[in-house]
Amino acid sequence: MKNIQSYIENTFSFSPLEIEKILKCFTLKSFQKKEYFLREGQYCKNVGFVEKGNFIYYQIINGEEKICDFAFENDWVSHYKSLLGNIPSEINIKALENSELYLLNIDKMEELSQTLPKVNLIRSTLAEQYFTKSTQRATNLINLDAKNRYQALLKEIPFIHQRVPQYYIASYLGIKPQSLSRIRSEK
Amino acid sequence: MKNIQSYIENTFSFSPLEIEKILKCFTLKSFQKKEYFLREGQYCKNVGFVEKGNFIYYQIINGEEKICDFAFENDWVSHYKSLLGNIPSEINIKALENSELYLLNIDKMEELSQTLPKVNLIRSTLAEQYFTKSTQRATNLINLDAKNRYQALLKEIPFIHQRVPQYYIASYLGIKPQSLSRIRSEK
DNA sequence: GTTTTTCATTCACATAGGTGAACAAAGGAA
DNA sequence: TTCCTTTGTTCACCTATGTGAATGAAAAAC
Repeated sequence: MKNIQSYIENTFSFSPLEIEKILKCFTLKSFQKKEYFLREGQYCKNVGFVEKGNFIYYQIINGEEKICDFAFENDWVSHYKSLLGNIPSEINIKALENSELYLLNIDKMEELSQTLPKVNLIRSTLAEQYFTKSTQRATNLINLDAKNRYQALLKEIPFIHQRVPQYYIASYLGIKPQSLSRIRSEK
Repeated sequence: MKNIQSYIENTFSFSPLEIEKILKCFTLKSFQKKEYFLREGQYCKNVGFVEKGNFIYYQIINGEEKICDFAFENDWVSHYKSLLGNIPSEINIKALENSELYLLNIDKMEELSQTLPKVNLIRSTLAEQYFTKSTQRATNLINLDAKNRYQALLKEIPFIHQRVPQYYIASYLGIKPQSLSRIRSEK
């Protein structure tokens, strides 16, 4: 069974018929390694469900790629602010591996929630997930030192070293690659 | 005219009739200085519009009050995660001054958006505002040093020193009161 | 395969911010 | 007013993380 189907079945309580109806609105799209889901300046018109692979979110600040999020299988991919506000994206979202997304167009989502109001659940879950992630990140940055942020990340995403280069991990943690190296050698 | 009325008129394009209908769903509540809008462990059932006064959001971490947000006139007050997810709040929201909120119950909001779908605009604006604030905070914590975070905050809320004790400002910036003092004397 | 580029490690040194103490200033309560 | 509590400042010293360079390892390109 597809990840997206079991995700929707397990996360919400939709009937088989509803699930079919929902799934019909998604389209499957493959992304090559390094291909973009969204680039700075573009309008984000879709939410994507990661069926396979992974993506990073980043901004270019002072010429450096600053990683602000990761998405793996069963995560949603989208730029909330651009999607909701209908404004150009400030961030880039790029596949790190060959990946597959189930895409749902924002207009189609609106349409779908007209005929199936329960779909708003998906929408608010998405919002909540994004919001929770970003506040948690700010909280960690304030309250934990780099070593503890690293350990918290490992706990949350144990396989991250297998799938993301270390300098991206360092960037996400808000430290330099050398510092992450030092932290790892201290353990 | 009430702040809430001009806010809604200026931010969205509702007809006078719609505005009247919307405003009827809000109730005005006064808060004494130090009175709570929401305490850790409670379920957040309202969004509040700050008509007058101000509020801080904080968590207790290692026995310390860690400020994670401020709300002044024309800001919304709510704990998004608790409100949407129907889970106990992890944070406290407290009036710093004698304040007034226009409260809208979440169930009433649902009801209202049935009869007046445009109300969803308010809702998504709220979500977007919260989301934007928290990602911006994380971005600042990663990319700016304490001095620049302080200057960014002053630019965003120029009157903050008149209305919030300095040690709360330091906490929000993720530094100690002594450090903020040092930064201020360097300028 | 070989070469080139990218990524990770280590080191010596620099710097921002934390720590704890002492003190001053401001504000509330009486 | 006076006293007491809260808030802000300054200082000397400490620690975590940044910086830049050198080196090695791994991956990609040829």
